Order: sequence, then C-alpha cells, then structure tokens
Amino acid sequence: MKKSEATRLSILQKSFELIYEKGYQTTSIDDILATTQVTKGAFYYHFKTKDEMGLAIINELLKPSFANTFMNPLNASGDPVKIIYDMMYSILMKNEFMKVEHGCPASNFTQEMAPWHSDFTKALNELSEEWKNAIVQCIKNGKKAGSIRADVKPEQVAVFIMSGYWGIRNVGRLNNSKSVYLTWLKQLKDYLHSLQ
Amino acid sequence: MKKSEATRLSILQKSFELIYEKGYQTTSIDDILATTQVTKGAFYYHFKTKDEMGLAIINELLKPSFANTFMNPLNASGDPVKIIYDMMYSILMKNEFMKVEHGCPASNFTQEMAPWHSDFTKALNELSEEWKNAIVQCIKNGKKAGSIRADVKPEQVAVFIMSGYWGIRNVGRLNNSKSVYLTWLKQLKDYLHSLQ
DNA sequence: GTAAAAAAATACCGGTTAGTATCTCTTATG
DNA sequence: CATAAGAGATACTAACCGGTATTTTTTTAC
Repeated sequence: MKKSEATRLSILQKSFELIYEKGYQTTSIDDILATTQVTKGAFYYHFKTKDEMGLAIINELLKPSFANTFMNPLNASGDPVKIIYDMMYSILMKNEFMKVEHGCPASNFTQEMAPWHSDFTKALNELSEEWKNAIVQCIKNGKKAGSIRADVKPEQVAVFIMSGYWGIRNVGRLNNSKSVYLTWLKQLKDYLHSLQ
Repeated sequence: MKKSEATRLSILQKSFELIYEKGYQTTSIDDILATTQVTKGAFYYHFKTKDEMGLAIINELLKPSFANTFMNPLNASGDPVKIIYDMMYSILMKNEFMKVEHGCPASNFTQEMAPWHSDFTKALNELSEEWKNAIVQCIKNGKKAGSIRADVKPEQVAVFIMSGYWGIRNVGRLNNSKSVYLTWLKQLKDYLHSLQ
C-alpha cells in the first residue's frame, strides 16, 4: 500500500512536467510510459483514462502548488501594492519550475482544454476564481487600512491584474525571453501606485 | 485558374473557423474535408501538409484581419486614451466573429502551437510585435500632443495593455461570459486616465 | 508460509490520424 | 475539337492513439 502510491505519484509528477512542456494533447500515454518507466498495465491500474489522470494532475498537483505560489503571499498583512507586486515578481522571476518558453501551467491547461473538455475548464475556473477573490480581499484590506484609495473597485482591479498576468505569460512564450516580464512588472508597479 | 482559387480559399476560411472553435490539433483533416465538402485529393493538391495550411491561415487570413481590427484603429489621430479604449471595446464587445467562449484566434494559436511549432510561433510573434509597436506609436503621439503625461513610458504601457487583452480573453473563456470583459474595460479606462 | 488481493507486465485491438498513389474529370489553349 | 496541364476524386497505408484482456509478480493478512 506504499510503493503503489509512489508509482502513482511518479506518474502524476512526470506527466505534469511532460504536459507542461509539450501540451496535454500532444503528450501521449506512450510518451508518459516511456519517461516514467512505467508499463501500461500499471498506468491503467491507477487511472481509468487519460483524462482522469489529467484531472488528478490539476486537483492533486496544480491546485496545491497554485495555493502555495499564488494564494499564500496574498494572505500576508501589509500594503497591497507591495504584496501584489512582490508576489508577481516572485512568480515571474524567481519561480524555478515555470519556464518562460512554457508559460504558466494553469494558463496552458486552460487554453488547451477549454474548447473540448468542460470538466477541466470548470476545475481551472475554480483556481482562477480563488486567485481573484484573494486579490480582492487583499485590496479590500488595503482600503480599510488606508493604503488604497477609497474609490478603488477591488473586483475590477483584481480582474485587471489577473488578466495582465495571464497575458504576459503568453507574450513571454512568444518572445521566449524574460525581459518582457520586467517591462510588465515596471508598469504593474506604476499602476499599483496609481491606486494609492 | 479561378475556381481552384475559390476552393483553396474556401478550405482556408472554413478551416480557420473550425480551428478557431475546436483548436488546431483537435481539428483533423477529415473534419475539414467533411465541412468544406472537399476531397482529400483536392486538399492535398492545394497544401502539402496540414501545417502548411495552418501557416497559410495565419498569413493569409489572420494577419489581414488582425491588421483591420487591431491595427487600423490605432492610426487615427486624437487622444490615445479614447483611441485605445474604443479599440478594445470594439474588439471585445462588438466584433461579431470572435466569441467569448472561443477567445481570440491569435491568442489561441499562440498557446496551442508554442510548445511544438516554432514557425507558427514566429509568425504569431510578428503579429504581436506589430500591435505593440502600433500602440507605442499611438501613445507617443499622445505625449507630443500633450494628452499623455511626459513621464509615461510608451513601451511599458503598450506591453501592459496588450498583456491585459490576451489575459482577459483567457478569463472570458473560463467564465464563458462577456461580463468580465466589461469589468476589465472599466478598469482599463481608469488605468488609461491615470496616464493623462 | 500460504492464500488472497493488490499491483504491474505483456500483448493486443479497433479506430483515427496525416499523408500518398493512382485514377478521372475539367478547363484553358492551340 | 484535340490535348495537355490543372484540379479533383477514390482508395489505400503505415503509424499512432487510447484503451482492454489476460497473465504474472508482488504485497498484505492470517
């Protein structure tokens, strides 16, 4: 009951990396088997279908890691301007898992799955909503504390910031260079200050 | 020499719509043949491979239409704040081809192709660069005319705005509702005014 | 230690994919 | 109207895909 958990997790983790690099649809079961050194029998013992595995990746790997990287920083107390900027800087510039040429796993999943798999889209929408709400809360706190102007609409700002992040990941992939991240971050800082 | 051009164009146009709705990789040649009522012989007479057709779609359909919708409005003279906002409003809310559930074709292509096809990525990066430069120019004009503050960095602003657009398309697909477009547009307006 | 259940290995299947080879029809030109 | 090239139709293939059936090995419980 222990080693089997290990192979299951190994399948999930390696698949996650592979899918992050190659895309979900272009990563075949055989690809996964080749890199994990797991046989088909083992794979299908743990997962009924490829999509079930995909969903497990989202729920068991993506969500927790998302919570760590995207949510936790926002729960800190202090000036939202600093909190949000630092979070974005850390996600874009310091995170070692995410590569500029591959973008953001959550965003990639979304874009790739949206046209044809509503279960995935739903799961990913939850992520996105959680993030937005966390940003909203962070800004509301700032308004209460007086570091953010009273007329600022938290919801609007959250959507605006979030969109910018998804977008700059897209641009980063196109340019294949982190320098656009820095350009974006500079303007994000100016924008955030305009809320003070 | 006339009818053949028509079938070629018909293949491109129908494929474009199909790919826009279903994604490039999940749209098979047979799908295309079924909807275009064209036979495989005809298809492969006009295009050597599926990817060649994909590139033709980008260069012959996407680029010109992009120029119309995304570039032309920026060449108008006047206040960049109004020009840029009106353009975004028109792209997001008034364009009849683009559906919220399918996002923006240029963005979809990018996300889907990036991991495995550098030719596509290159072509799409050109689009993105052109758009950015057009926004940069528009803002520079505004600075000269005095409607935009002197300390505003056009390049940064352009990247920031562009990213927001790619991103809100992503969010729109997740939410499957245009209401996030309106939320984003409101904040875009505030942001643009902060540049005055 | 052995039997039962869990986990994994192997071989295979039907369907789909992009692409090809070959044949036929159409059209433009003399 | 003949003919040759242009355009399109048909039938096929080889590789790959996700998934299954069956067997073998490993682990757990007694």
